[in-house]
Amino acid sequence: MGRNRTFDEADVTTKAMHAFRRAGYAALSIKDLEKATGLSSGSLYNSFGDKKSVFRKALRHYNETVVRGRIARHLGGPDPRASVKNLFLSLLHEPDGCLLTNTAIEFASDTSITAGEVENGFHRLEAALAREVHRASGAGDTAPLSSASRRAALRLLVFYQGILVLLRSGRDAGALRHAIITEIETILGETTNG
Amino acid sequence: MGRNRTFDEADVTTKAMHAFRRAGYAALSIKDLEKATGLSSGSLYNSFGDKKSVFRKALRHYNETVVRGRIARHLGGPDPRASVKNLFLSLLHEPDGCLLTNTAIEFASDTSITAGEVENGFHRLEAALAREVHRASGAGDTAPLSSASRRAALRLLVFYQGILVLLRSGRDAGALRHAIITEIETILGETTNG
DNA sequence: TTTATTCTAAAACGTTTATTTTAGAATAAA
DNA sequence: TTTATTCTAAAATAAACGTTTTAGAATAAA
Repeated sequence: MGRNRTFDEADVTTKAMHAFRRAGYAALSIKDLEKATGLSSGSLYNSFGDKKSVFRKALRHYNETVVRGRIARHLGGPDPRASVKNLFLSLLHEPDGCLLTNTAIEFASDTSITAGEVENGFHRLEAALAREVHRASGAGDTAPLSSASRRAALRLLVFYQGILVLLRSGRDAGALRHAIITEIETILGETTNG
Repeated sequence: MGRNRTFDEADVTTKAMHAFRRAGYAALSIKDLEKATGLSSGSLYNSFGDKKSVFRKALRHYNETVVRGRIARHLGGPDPRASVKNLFLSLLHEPDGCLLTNTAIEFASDTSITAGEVENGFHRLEAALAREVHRASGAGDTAPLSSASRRAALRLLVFYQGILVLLRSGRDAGALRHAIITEIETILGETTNG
């Protein structure tokens, strides 16, 4: 039939994703994308469509791999408080920040590009956090999520996004580390004792 | 000597500031700036320099007027807890978010444009919050800021930035309102009782 | 071998960008 | 009135942008 694809689409998407995460959408040119992915613009346009489509695919990929993987790696351990703490502390070693955070700021509520994928990722994080808060409260696995757990999870998500903003602004990780530990012990302690 | 300036520079800077806050730096063209300020590009370049200079001036202006004004309007009241609460709740009525937050994300640690003005604004907010935490703890005006107050202020700043991210992503203000109240009562209550 | 597909590299396209320049009207002081 | 400054509107410029096209090499199946 003809020549086969020589590149792995998931690999190219991953590379584009990291490039967008570092630079943002507007500041990353097609030339930059060529360098980041190793593909020529011809191949990029042929297999992905236009720049917006590459970004959309990268954003969805971010949710399915990075967000999902981060939740799977850190949450669900025996000690829910330690799980949440590990999740937050792992942010300190991500110098490029979070694609969801950066996209939320860059595109505000313009859904023509993000297609609800930012809210998607935020909700995924929030739901995972709510489960941990629920576990930390000593409730059984079958018990429905209390509204208190949901409210605590929202506070955690807000704090999570704030950490990413301050990190991006160059704030020292050491001070943030302390803030994270205190905040999580506060929020998860409340639910446990109250 | 010649014709006088017919526009007010502070007024033009304010208009540019709001435009940048809405769209960001890259997404706001000179044509957009002409429309937003009412000035022709000729006058803009003649009196401000290039686009970066307009942005730098707008960013500094944001710190000197919006951040400063917000602190002055809400903080320093008789009840420090109510003051901080009012400051945070006022964010819910700012649909364009915060220029500091947006700039921190768009330019990361690239100081060639921001010139430390983002950190400046963050520190201004943080210091003002620390003073309120200090007051809420019942300490006298002459007592030095405790490190506990400073740590609480950082947690508040993180939460503040997170609120702005979620608002920008289209999150419902009602749920955030509840999160704000709970968070502030938690952080400022701790200091009071502990 | 032929045919079809995928790649790269480069050229070409039209648009948009930031910026400078020009020409001319308005206005202020000498 | 002359001179100098500030404005607007428009033209001009050069670079960068996203996107398409071209030409040719590589490769796979018919």
